[in-house]
Amino acid sequence: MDAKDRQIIRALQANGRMTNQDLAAEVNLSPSPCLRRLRNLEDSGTLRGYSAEVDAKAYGLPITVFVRIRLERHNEDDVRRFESRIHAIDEVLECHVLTGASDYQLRVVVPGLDAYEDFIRHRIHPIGGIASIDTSFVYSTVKKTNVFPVID
Amino acid sequence: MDAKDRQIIRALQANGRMTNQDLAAEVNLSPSPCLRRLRNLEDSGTLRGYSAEVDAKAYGLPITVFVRIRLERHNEDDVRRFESRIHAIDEVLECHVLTGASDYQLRVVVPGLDAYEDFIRHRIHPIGGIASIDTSFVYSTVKKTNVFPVID
DNA sequence: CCCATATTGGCAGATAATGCCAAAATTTCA
DNA sequence: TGAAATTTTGGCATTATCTGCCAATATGGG
Repeated sequence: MDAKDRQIIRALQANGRMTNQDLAAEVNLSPSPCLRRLRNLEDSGTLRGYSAEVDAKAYGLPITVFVRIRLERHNEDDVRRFESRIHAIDEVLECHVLTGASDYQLRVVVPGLDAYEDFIRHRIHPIGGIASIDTSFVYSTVKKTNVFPVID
Repeated sequence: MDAKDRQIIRALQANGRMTNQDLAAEVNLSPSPCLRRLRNLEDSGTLRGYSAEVDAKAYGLPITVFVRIRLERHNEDDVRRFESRIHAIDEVLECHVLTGASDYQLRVVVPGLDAYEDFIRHRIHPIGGIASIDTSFVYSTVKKTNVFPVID
């Protein structure tokens, strides 16, 4: 992982579908070594994959919610149970374990407020062992980038 | 936006760099109409772009933080000032306006705890007009997907 | 049931990816 | 410092993919 690899990474974070030729031009390499570096980053797991960025509203999911959840008990069984149940819920796009007052933060997308109520009542509460749920709806997004800052 | 378009979107959320031929095969179309639908989704802004998913730790940014910030005043000038300053900070990958106790939630990546202290002291505090800052470090990530749930 | 419109599939020329080999650059060790 | 060993690079030829055009098929309205 040198500066050139990080340059390749940032270029692909900005445009994940750019051709290898364009990528090579952007990082001042010829296509062959550029492609070899790219494959190395993929094979090593540094580059986990590629994804389309989609307008959730246009797709039909206008509501994004950050949900913070604290569990009543933190024994291994309850934690594993909660996490495996979370995994199975399609509306949950992200779930992180956090420091601070809450245990988990989820990012959830739903078609409407009624669907969010359904989600909490029929997907989250039935898991059991939940001490508290704190809901924050996203009004708007001020900034969203996938490109990491330059380091070194 | 029909079921086929949503199928295309989900396929590209799962693998943003798949070839048009593979995409066409996955959604049961031949390459030409598939490409035409794809371009329409891009041109309409539904497909905003494509991005590489990167292991932040392998890149050199092992610390991810969610920061919740409340402003002292909410007049137009202070809000615009805050948001434009946030835009210019490379470590801030996301900034959302939220309902609930806080005004903003940021996702920030840094190389270490010292860099986070620097970020708060030299990037956030100097903006001024900040009532409170609540920091939650990400211990681990239980789930992370880009693929939207199937709807309709 | 038929017509107008939208969508699809196949084909051909242009563009891009990929594996191989020699040349250049970098590192290692005396 | 200098020379060998290793790594990385660039160019080329083959293979695969993209993309624009046209006829054929499917869809929806009267």
